[in-house]
Amino acid sequence: MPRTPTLEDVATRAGVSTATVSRCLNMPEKVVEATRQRVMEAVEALGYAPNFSARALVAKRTLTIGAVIPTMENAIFAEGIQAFQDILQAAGYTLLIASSGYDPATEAEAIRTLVARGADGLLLIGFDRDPALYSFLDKQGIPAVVAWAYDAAGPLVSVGFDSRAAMHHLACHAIGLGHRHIGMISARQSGNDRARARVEGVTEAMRDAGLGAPVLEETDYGIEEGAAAFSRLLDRDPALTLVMCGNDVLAAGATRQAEQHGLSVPRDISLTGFDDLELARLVTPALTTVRVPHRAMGEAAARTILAALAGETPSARLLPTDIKLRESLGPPRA
Amino acid sequence: MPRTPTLEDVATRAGVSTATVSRCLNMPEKVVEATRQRVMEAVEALGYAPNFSARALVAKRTLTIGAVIPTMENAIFAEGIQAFQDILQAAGYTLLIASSGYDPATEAEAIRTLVARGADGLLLIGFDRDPALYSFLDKQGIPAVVAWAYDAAGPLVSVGFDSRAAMHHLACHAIGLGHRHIGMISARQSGNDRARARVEGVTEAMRDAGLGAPVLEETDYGIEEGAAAFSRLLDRDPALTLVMCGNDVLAAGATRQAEQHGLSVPRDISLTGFDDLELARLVTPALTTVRVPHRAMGEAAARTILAALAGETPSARLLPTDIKLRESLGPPRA
DNA sequence: GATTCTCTTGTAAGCGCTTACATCCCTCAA
DNA sequence: TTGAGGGATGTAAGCGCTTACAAGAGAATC
Repeated sequence: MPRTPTLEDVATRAGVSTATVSRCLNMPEKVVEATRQRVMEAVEALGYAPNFSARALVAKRTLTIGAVIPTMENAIFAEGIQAFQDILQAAGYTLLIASSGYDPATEAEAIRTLVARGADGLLLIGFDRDPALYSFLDKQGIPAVVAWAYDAAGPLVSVGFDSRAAMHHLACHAIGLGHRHIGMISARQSGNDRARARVEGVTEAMRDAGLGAPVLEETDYGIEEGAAAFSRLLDRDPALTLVMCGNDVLAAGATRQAEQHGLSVPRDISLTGFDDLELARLVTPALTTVRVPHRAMGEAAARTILAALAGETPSARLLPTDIKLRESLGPPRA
Repeated sequence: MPRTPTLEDVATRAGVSTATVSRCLNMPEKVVEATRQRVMEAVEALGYAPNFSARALVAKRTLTIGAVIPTMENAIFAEGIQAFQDILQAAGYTLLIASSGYDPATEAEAIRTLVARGADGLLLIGFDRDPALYSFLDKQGIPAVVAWAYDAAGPLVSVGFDSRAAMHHLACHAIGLGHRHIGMISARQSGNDRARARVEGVTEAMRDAGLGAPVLEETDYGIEEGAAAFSRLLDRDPALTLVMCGNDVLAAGATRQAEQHGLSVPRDISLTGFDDLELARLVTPALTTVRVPHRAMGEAAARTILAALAGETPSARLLPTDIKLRESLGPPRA
C-alpha cells in the first residue's frame, strides 16, 4: 500500500518548496503561472489531497459546523436540516451530522466528538440536557444554537417555535368542536422539551375547559409504535373521541391502526398530528396537524450561527406555527 | 474569549507532563491512581477535550468512516444507513454522512472532503461516477465499498441487490396479470445506475412479452414530483392500466394523484413501487413493491468495510430481493 | 551494599500543514 | 552603474498530540 502523498511529495516532484505548493493551493494568485502549472501537475499525478487534520491544527478553524439531531430515521428533521445545510454551504461551511437516537448519553458523546473534531459551531435540538454540557461548550468557546425550541432566556440562543402554544391552540379548536374525551400519544417526554410542551398544551386547554387531563400514552418514535399506542389508548378508554398525537409519524401509525380497529376517521374517532410532514397529506384521511416552518427555521438557525461565528451576538427567534385543518379532525360521534 | 484548553494546560494544572496526561486519557492503567485522579480533576475543571486533528495527525487513523448518500430528504437510505452505523459504532468507528443531492459534482466534492478529513473508509451508493474518482481513491489507499448496487466486476467491492432482475420479475408478474399498456415513472437515470437498471428490467420484460417499451416519465425524487409525473403519463397515454414506479416515494405521489384524477387503484389503474419503505404500507391502497433488505445490506456493507480495514480482501455480496404483493396491483380494467 | 528489575513519569521528536520572515533576483530610476 | 523596490520562492517555527526512549525511584535478589 502506497503511503498517501503529502505536501512534501508534491513539492519534491514539482521541484519547489512545500510553502510554494501550499500557496498554489490556497492563494494561487501569489505564485507565478509556470510554477503553478508544474505544481498542479504533480498534485494531479500523485492524487494528492491535503490532510485536513494538519490544516485544521494550524488554521484553528475547520469551516465545519456540527449538528446533533435525535434521529434520521424519519423525516421530522430532514427538511429543516437540509435548509440549514444549504445556507451553510453557500457560506463555505461543511455540515457534519450525528444522531443521538433520543439518548442523552449518546448526545453528549456526539457533542464532544464534534467539538473534538474541531466544529466551529454547533446546532442542537431543544434545551433539555445536562447543564454540564452548556458549561463545556462555554469553556470551549464554541458558538452553539438550539433549534426546534424557543426560549429567549435559555442557556443558548434559540430559533424555534412554541410547541405548547400551538398544541394548546389546536386542542382548544377541537374542544370547540365538542370533544370531551381526549387521548394523547406523546413521544417520550424525558429529555425532550418539545414533547413535554405539547402534552402541556393539551392538558392546559382541557383544564381551561373544565376537563380532566388527557388519557396519555408515551412511546418511542415510529409508525408501528404509534399504532400500538393507539390500541392501548382505546383499551384504556373506549369513550375517546379524539386522539392528539405529538407528531405526524405517530399520528400516521394511529391512523392505520384505527382502520384495523374498524374505526372510520373522523366519523368514529378524530386524530391530529404535529409537524405537517409530507406524510400528513399522504395518509387517508389527510391529517389535521400543526404546520411548523421547517425550512425557515433551518435557514434562520444557519444565519444565527453564521452571525455568532462573525462575532455578533444574535438574539433568539420565535417563528410562527399554524394549524392545518384537514380531514382527520371532525366533530365527535353522537 | 478563553483559548480552548490544551493537553499542556491540563498538564501544568495537574503538575505533570503532557505525556502523563495523554496516558491518563488513552491508557489509564499505565498511570498510578493518585496521579490519574489529579489529572482527571484538571481535565474536568478546564473542560478539556482532546484536539481530534492533532490526534489524527499523529495516529494516522481517525476511526471514522464516511458515507456519501444521494439524499437524506426521504427515507430511501435511512434504514440501511442506520444499520451501517450500528455495526460501525459497535466496532468503535464514527460515521460521517454527506449528501450529494444526486449531483455528481457535489458527490465528488463530498468524497474529497471526507478523504481529506481522514476518513479511514468510505461508503458510496451505486457505481456511476467519474472514473477519476476511483483512481483517486486507489492512490489514497482508502478502502471504499459500494452499496445499493451489485457488480462483482466493478471497480469497488459492492454489497447490493439486482435492481434489473427484481423489476423484471415484478413486470413479468404484472404482464401475467394481463397488463399491456404499461407506464413507468423513473428517477433521473443519468448518474444513477439503480434507476437505469429498473427501467431496463421493465423494458426487457415487455420486450420478452412482445410489447413495446414502457411510456416513460423521468423526474426528481419526491412525492409531489411523482404526482406530477403520473399526470403527465396519463396525458400522454390514457390507455395505461399500470404505472410502475422506480421507488416507493414516487409511487406514493402517483397514488395520491390517481385519487385526484378520480381513478380507483387498482380497479382503474394499477401502481407499483420499489424499496418497501414504511410508506408503502401507509398509503391507501397499500403498495405492491419490491422488498429490499435494507438492514441486511447496511450491516453487510459495514462488515465488508471493516474487513477491508483489517487488511482482508472482501468479495462482493448479492442480496436477494422479493416481491411484496399488496393492494395497488390488480388485473387491468376490462 | 551492590546489582538488577520493575514501575512510573518525563523528555523530545515528529505527524503534515500554514505562514512570518528571510532571501534572491529582476526591474527601474537616478 | 548603482541602489532601491518589489515580486517569487525558500526556510523554519510551531499548531496539539502520541510515543519511543531515557531517567529515576523503590523493591527484590544475592
